[in-house]
Amino acid sequence: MKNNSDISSFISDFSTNCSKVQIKKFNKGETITTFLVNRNQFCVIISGSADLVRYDYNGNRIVTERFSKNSIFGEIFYHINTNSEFVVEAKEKSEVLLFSYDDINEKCKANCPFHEQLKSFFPNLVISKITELTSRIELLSRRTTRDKLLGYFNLLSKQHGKSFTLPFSITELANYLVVDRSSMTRELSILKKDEFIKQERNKITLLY
Amino acid sequence: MKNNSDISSFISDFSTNCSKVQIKKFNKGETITTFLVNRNQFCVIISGSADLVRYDYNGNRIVTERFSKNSIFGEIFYHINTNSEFVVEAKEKSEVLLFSYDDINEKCKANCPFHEQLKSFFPNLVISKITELTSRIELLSRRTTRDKLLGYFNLLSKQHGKSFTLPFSITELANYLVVDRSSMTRELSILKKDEFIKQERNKITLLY
DNA sequence: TATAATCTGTTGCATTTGCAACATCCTTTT
DNA sequence: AAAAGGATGTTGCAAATGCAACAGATTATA
Repeated sequence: MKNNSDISSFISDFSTNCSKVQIKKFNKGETITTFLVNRNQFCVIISGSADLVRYDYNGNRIVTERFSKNSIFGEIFYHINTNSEFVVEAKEKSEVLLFSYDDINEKCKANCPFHEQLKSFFPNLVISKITELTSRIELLSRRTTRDKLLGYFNLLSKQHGKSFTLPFSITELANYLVVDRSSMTRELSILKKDEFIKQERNKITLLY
Repeated sequence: MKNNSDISSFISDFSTNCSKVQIKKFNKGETITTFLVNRNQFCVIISGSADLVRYDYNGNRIVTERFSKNSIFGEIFYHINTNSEFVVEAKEKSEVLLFSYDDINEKCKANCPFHEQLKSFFPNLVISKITELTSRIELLSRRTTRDKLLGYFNLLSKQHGKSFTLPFSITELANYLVVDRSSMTRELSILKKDEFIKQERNKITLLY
């Protein structure tokens, strides 16, 4: 039985002579792509990780989203907006599958093995993307910084137990939860004082 | 050439003797489904519309999301959380396709016409869902109520021009943007006073 | 190793938002 | 047509958050 949730398992299988697809390697810090025009671009991380970065009017770098193995991203998922600029940057040495999405069922030629394989992986990739986005909306829908933090910690503790390391730095976490960094740190201090959590940098232990 | 973005166009085509699928009709106000346990439920609206509703601790009814023709929803997209209760309610007479999702490629029997058809619609349905969720996150990421409102109005004006009717009531819009209703009305009043918009109930005209 | 740059935590203060209460308007029901 | 229930708009006030500035810790770079 084939595992259809890890795309890296089949990358070596198919010949890369599909005309619509590229597999590229990136070093840390390199730009994987930008969201500027509509090329129906669709990307999947095969190995490594990347950040979706925006630069605000002051030139501050803001990490909006983080992608890791099997994450999908691309212009195709965005309503491109001229007054916002998105850049996807490799966070480490990474391998990325890039292709132009028209219809997953539309093949470049009669028997392209890439398209066959992608068709089998596509459903799981998109469904976990939707689940992820839904969770994020659920978090952003909370009124207070405290509720956002505890909600996010709960999600992580389901995966990793009471003690875990955040996938973000404190600064990045504030961006992810869309709250002011210093206010968030203030709230973390209160949670520590009230013995709800232990925290040091991005290491968290839940005490409840 | 087949249009793969409107699922209602093929509903009459296939025989409904697929063991995994149901097509149900609902009257206004009826409960289509709840998100309580994990049955991998996946739903598509064929006609009509529905609200994703939550009831807070005071029993207040809060519309969190709105689904219309070709919208997908279901437990499968949620990390079910015991302290939150979701109900999907028909907003009008509606037809809904419900099935248990295992793998879109897994057929109930050798040549089930439903699975063949669904496979062809699935990609467009999920991609527009992702785009929608991404836009919502983009809105919720804005710091001020004013920016959320203007951001949302911009999205709508791309589709409908400078004058449009919101798909929500004012109360529902506040829930959608996750702001306090009275604060939002206050902000709308300021936008009107400053002649950025005209507004009466859920009819908006942008003046810029 | 020294220096620079970035990240983290703290605090005071201004602004925004949420909450509550109320009046008015609109819609639905009887 | 009257009454009831719900939605909308307004406002005062309290609470939460953003902003700014700074000090100390950590990491990256020369």
